[in-house]
Amino acid sequence: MSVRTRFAPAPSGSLHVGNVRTGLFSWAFARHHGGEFILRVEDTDASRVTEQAVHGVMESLHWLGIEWDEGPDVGGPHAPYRQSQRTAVYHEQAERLVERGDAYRCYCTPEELEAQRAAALTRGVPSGYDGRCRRLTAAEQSAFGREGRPFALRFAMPDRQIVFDDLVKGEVRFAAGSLRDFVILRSDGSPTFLLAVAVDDMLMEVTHVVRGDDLLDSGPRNAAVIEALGGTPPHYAHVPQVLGRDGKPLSKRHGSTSVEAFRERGIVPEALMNYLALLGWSKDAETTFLSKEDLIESFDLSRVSSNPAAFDEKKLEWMNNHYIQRLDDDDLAARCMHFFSEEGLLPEPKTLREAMPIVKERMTTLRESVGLLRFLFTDDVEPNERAAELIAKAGTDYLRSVADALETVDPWEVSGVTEALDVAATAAGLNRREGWQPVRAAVTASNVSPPLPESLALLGKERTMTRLRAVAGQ
RNA sequence: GGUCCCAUCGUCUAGUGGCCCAGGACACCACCCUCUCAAGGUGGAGACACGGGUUCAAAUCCCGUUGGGACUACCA
Repeated sequence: MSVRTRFAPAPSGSLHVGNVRTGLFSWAFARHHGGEFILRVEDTDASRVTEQAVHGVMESLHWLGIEWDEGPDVGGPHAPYRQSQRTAVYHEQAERLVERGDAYRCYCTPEELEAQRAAALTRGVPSGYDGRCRRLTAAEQSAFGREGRPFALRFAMPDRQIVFDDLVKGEVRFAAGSLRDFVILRSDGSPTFLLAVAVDDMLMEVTHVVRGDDLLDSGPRNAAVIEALGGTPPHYAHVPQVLGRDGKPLSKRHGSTSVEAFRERGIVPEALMNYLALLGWSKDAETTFLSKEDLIESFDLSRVSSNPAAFDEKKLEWMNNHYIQRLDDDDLAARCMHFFSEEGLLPEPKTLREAMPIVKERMTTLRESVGLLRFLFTDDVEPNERAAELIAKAGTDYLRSVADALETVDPWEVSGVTEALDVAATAAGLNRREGWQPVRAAVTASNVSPPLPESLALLGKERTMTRLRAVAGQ
């Protein structure tokens, strides 16, 4: 039987990197085994889900390079793939559970439940539903029924020790009674996550469930429901959570951690995928760089770490720079274009592409290309503070001499520009650092820029001369 | 409180009883290269949470402690 895995995000907000990391593992595992990967939208709590959020999740996945074989947009043999559209299926299966005696009506009101919880807590006994409605006599049942008292449907957990075998955690044992009877159908008739997930995984023939270990306790519950329904539970792999810098599980309060936010910062998808793959998994002791194909080829659930991993932005940025350096100039320029237009700049594509070689090792994100190359695409250049100091210190006489030297350069190429720059500096008794920095400041308006001769060559003779003469007071 | 999970450099990790007075990567420090900033090169500092066992031998196995985390909902 071929491997079938799924990724089932609850699109209540944006897809954050902790979630996609789990999705990535699930996807990589399926691809490694030549199996299918399913995208399923977990929206039993429909109130929190918007169309836009669902769309956003798919966008993020596409951008990262994770593609699915079955899902809400592409359909598939087990459609629909949105839980909110599958309520009839859940009711049908819930009914079967009742018939088999594996689910029962619970007439406890929220107030009663709350009181039971409070009482259990003060007495120091285990909290959680005590299963009292499971023991209701037929007479009591019909009495409640006649009252018209609302009821929820609870699943009756088998009353025995449960041994749960997890692909990442190993064997996990739960003593009899420690896993309480849980609600599968609310009193308003809506299904809960615990029912929906089990039913879907069974019906969609999922063979391996890869998800966060915050759901480890749901594993045996999901499996019990599937078994009660006569199905064979999938294998489960509960992977550890991704933590923030502070060691707490990653969440909104850690700032912009959504896939979309990284994209907007100029992180390239290759880098994010590579970084995420190594968060909680490793190929071996040495491997740091993995392409999508490498990942598929070598991914293995057995090498997923069992302890939680903290997200390290610095390492992501370092890796991003690594990938940027290796992108070809056309590709890189095309990717940077978006960030320029966002700042109201409209670079000439050819010039932008020609500038890539001198900035690629200098940017850790695509967005940084804008700051590095702004001087090329606008003549509205006001020297920053450090640049102004450099210009003032050098004096107009020196800058004028540089302008004069550059005036004779023909053709306007890197070698000729370098030579002229050196001639002017030497004549003034300055070394390169002393002689070039003021020129950099005058032309790029900054004390930091890509290599100077290359920058001037790209800018062109006319614009270079104009800026120098302006600053030199001519 | 109860149940469950987790514990190697600051961070991600290698390590499945001897190859480890613990290897790699990011970050950090120093030096080299150098027109600024980067990139690159070389070198350095830096960890087996603690306490008991088991064993000829333990980062690796067992128990306990401590510390994190999840669950304990008619949330997912």
